[in-house]
Amino acid sequence: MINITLPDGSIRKYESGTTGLEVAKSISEGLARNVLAVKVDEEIWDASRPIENDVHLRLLTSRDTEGMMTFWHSSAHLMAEALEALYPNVKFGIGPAIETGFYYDIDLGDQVLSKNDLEKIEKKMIELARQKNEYVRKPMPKAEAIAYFEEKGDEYKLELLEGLEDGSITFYQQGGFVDLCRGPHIPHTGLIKAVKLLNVAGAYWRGDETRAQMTRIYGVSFPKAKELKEHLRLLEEAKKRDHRKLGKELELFMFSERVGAGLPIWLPKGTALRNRLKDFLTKEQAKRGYQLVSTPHIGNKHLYVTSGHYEKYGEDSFQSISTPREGEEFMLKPMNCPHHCEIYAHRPHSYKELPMRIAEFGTVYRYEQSGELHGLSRVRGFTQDDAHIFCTPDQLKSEFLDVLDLTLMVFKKMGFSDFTAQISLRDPEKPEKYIGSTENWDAAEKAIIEATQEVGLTTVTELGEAAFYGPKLDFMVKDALKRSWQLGTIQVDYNLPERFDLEYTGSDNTTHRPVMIHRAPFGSLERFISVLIEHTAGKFPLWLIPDQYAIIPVSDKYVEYAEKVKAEFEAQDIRGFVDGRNETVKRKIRDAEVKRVPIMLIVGEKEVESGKVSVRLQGKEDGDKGAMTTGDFVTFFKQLLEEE
RNA sequence: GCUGAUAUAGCUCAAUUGAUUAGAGCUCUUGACUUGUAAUCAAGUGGUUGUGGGUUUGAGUCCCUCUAUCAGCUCCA
Repeated sequence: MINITLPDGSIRKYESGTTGLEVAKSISEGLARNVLAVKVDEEIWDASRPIENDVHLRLLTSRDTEGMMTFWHSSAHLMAEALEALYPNVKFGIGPAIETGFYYDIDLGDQVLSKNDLEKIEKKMIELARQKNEYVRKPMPKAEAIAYFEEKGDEYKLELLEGLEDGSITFYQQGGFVDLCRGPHIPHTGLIKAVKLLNVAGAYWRGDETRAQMTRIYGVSFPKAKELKEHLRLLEEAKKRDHRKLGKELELFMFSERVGAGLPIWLPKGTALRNRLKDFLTKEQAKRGYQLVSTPHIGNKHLYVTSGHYEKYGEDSFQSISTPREGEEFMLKPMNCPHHCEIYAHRPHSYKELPMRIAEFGTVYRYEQSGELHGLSRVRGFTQDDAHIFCTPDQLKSEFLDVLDLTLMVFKKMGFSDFTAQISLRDPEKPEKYIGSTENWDAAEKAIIEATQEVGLTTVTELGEAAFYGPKLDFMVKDALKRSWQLGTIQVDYNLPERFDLEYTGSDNTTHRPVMIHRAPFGSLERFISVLIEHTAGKFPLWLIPDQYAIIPVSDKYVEYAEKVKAEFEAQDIRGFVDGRNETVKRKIRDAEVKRVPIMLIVGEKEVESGKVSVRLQGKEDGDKGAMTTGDFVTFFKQLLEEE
């Protein structure tokens, strides 16, 4: 007999070789029907796999992330089975579960799949699912595994096998379909009740640009049709928050084919928003001892030869601008740091002046690949909220802490609580990839790790993700469709001070090399605003929003009063507009609601007589706040601002 | 950059298998209405169907080029 400990702490005795499914059955039939997989100690197993020892056991259902991951992985196998039935010559790459759903990379030769084909595959999947075929696990000797896929002619699976050790290889079979797979899987295909194949895209084999491009089919599935419907509804909702759509609707920014791809054009309302973000950060930085500088949009090519960027990115950048003078070339600046290094270098520095923090909202231009351009999130011209801190190695940690504090403050103010902080360190295997001394790297990595620990920040650490010039800390935030984007970044740099021969005189009266920190809490205004739009669905916080209120006169007789009220508010730094159109009140309210104007002020006969405004808040059930005097409104408004 | 898809009025979308004058709603303009908390009514303006070529008696519709956009991959100083 073995002891199985359940999550509630209870211990039950079973025969050795009992499966998770049998354990579930012993608790309740209903539960057994919903079990997708089991967590045995820290590993996820098939629910049908015999348990031989004393373990902690958790039954995973569709309520558990791990349960759904298993479900989706099994769905990928089901899709593969359907594909093999419909396209006998198909070859398979990999087919994993992803955060929401699954995909399979396949090679169909010259065949191209259309939307209709996807529906056909879905139908086949459901048909196969109804057969309730069990997913059967089979350990497989490597030689046999190779023989199987050689016979089948699937070179992708053969390549995957190369990387696997004999003895660790397992196959899974459901119905007539067999696949190389580590598992685990759900008990049987019948649990997959609802399937939607979402799209088809190209994907390089093993993520390598130089290798074959396969067809990737993305899909999602659920144990209940209702769940699929709900998922698709949420997806639709998310699309409504897409910043590209809202940016157009709210008249924040635009693109023009004639101006050029990836070059955003900011409209008046968007510019107002941008400037408010800039003001906010500028004030915050001033408190922290940053000095603003301003540098040109272009720089001599030699500047980038010196910085090393020309060698690394020259070919893939906007090409240099020539002048009437032979041999003279300028480049659009792809970053601000070389200019800032020149600012540092313009005169000698004493250690007493450090740290020196210089900041600039610097607009930079990078020739991003055409397929990469994406609304405001990935553009070819954008403004970084850039700053460079030049400090002594001893000051690195405290500077890092201050920048970290600033970045977290910004995120908090914007209400971004759901972000990932990633520490990128050296690849210890490849020290030759990095420049700078081992001592410096050790110190910098230690400074980053300690700083994040001191502020209690949860981080993920990636080895080998550091830039060649130093370790960094990046902040990632997800957009409406759960795509991850990097916003803020803090990077330590030993390279540029070296290349620009930056120095300071220490207390020992000898010259030393300063350390440089690049940092941008927003990252870029463009990307930051794109994420802000998607997180708020266009309902920006009051302090940021272009129009804080709309005054809605009941008829054109009250426009004059409305204008007077507006002037009064303007004097109090409350901004908005009068909707003086010859339209009904209902109509003007609807338009303001749709445009997400947070406060509507209705004025008519009653208000004119009493010197009041009737207040309605946007998008709220209890939005009607009744009439208040303009003076009371100012107080009310300032209170709302405070509460943010 | 790669794979696949898409491009019709300012916006969102129609337009049998290639066939008369490319339609609708919203926006905009004009007129009527003088409005009290999510769309008042009527009329009107608005298109070289993304670009350049081709096939055809005839192209929004079929083929090619380029540009832009969308999904994903790759990349991201």
